Amino acid sequence: MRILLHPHKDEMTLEAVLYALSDPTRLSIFAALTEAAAPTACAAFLEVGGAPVPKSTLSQHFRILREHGLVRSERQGVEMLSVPRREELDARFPGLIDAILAARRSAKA
Amino acid sequence: MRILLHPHKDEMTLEAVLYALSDPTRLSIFAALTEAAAPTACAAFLEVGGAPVPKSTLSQHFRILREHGLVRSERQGVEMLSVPRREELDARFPGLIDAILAARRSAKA
DNA sequence: TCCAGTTGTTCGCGATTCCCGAACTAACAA
DNA sequence: TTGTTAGTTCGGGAATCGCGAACAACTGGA
Repeated sequence: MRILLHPHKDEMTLEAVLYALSDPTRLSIFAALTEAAAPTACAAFLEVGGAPVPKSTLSQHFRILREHGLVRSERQGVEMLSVPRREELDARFPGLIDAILAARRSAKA
Repeated sequence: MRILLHPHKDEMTLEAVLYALSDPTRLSIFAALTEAAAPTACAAFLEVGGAPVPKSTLSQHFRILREHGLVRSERQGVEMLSVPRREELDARFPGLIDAILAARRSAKA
């Protein structure tokens, strides 16, 4: 496995963030991560919204979330634990993540 | 030319909005439309950010913005005038558009 | 009515990206 | 070693994207 690429806070772009979250599966994953109390492994999302997600597809989704600055991932033993980069995202794009998550909650309700 | 398709306010989805604005050209166009005082023709964007945009590509971008609920377009003579659907978007996704536009402004500065 | 000019759409195709099964690597345990 | 679990990479068919070329819609003269 290659080293994990995480953009620096200043390298994040708005377009990349919007793109990363424009996929329903990735948006669900990111939302779940922000609500999780602890770093979460990929395997927790082998099923998203009742639909199964193939492992390879899931891996790609996490790579995109990671390389576009939405999550920070770290290998912990046999697992890959991910955490949303809330502070950095909020510092770079104030209010954006909150608005997206709020919009998602109201759309789901 | 076919009739123009505009989703009803309730048919807009968050993912579609994020997708539509995840392209730099479309985001620039949408931002410019929100700052424009009057409905604007496509031809105003044959150049975006200093780079030329082919007509056919531009037409596709407007179609995506339209069919995902971001703008309302209407033929006026030989032109196609477009307006951002701010009120409807704000009603459906409170604060979202503002956050995106604010993030873009701060990112540009 | 016909024609020229302008604006935007549709068609078609090469290039890129996406999805996902299969094979592989990494880490740990017995 | 062997086995198990967690993720990644590879490969190829499917879908999407970008854009030049041809087309359609409308206007204003001549």
